Amino acid sequence: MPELPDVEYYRRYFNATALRQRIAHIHMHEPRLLEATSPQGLGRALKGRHFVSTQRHGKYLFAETDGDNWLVLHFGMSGELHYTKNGESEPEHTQFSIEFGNFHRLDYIAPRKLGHIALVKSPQYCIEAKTLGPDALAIDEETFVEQAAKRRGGIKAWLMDQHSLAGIGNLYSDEILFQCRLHPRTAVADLDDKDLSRIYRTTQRVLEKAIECKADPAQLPESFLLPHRHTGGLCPRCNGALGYIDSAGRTAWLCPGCQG
DNA sequence: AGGACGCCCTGTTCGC
DNA sequence: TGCGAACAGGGCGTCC
Repeated sequence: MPELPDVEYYRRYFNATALRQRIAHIHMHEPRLLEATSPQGLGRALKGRHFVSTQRHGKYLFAETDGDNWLVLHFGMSGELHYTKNGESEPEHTQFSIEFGNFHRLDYIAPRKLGHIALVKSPQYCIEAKTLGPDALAIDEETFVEQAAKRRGGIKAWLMDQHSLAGIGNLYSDEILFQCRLHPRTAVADLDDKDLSRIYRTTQRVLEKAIECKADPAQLPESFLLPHRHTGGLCPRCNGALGYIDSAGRTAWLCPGCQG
């Protein structure tokens, strides 16, 4: 699931549940998810501390503690957060759990175990270490156009490249390209400034709407691609059958009629 | 550089 | 119906 809108939703969920509580214990069931630290190291950094703020960059969520470091959460292909009240059983596939002084817990759930958990001195440190590009929602139009000028390949690969633009994955790149009526393999170099301006504005609108809909494709407007992005789905614009191709190593859904 | 691939994981869906 | 193969919304390393 987790692309930028999902992670932004998790960030707000984190704020609403975990902020300002005393961290009593941590439970790490899958130490392989840790980057550059151990369960003991994580425990030393978090135990007795409080989360005081959060940030998001692309698909990464950062939670600041009052101990001069930040917890980094990345959700891979299947991660999510769940606030589990005292007495409720732990959700299936919980890999990491933060228990607070009131015995409620924030559970990190990841059936496919493809996410990562780390500690860093600052979000900026992590962004630089992973050479992430500008956040897809925070970027201004001028920088967006500058990023495009550096690219020679296809547009879907560009939108999904976290080093160029952070936050957009397979689903939302499909949505943006559908709304722009562009084929996923359109060469970025063939786009003019007017095209790029339109893509920029569509990207902002799509991401904002997705966040508003809690990143649930089923809640998106009927005019969007995502609610119809499945076998047998019809284009909400021309009513033709949607199809898919392989592009940038993923399954790219599109309307063959509307997107050339 | 960018695209194609394999791999990391495991639950679900597909096809014979 | 049953079972193995293919696939799923991410990201990294390698090769061409």
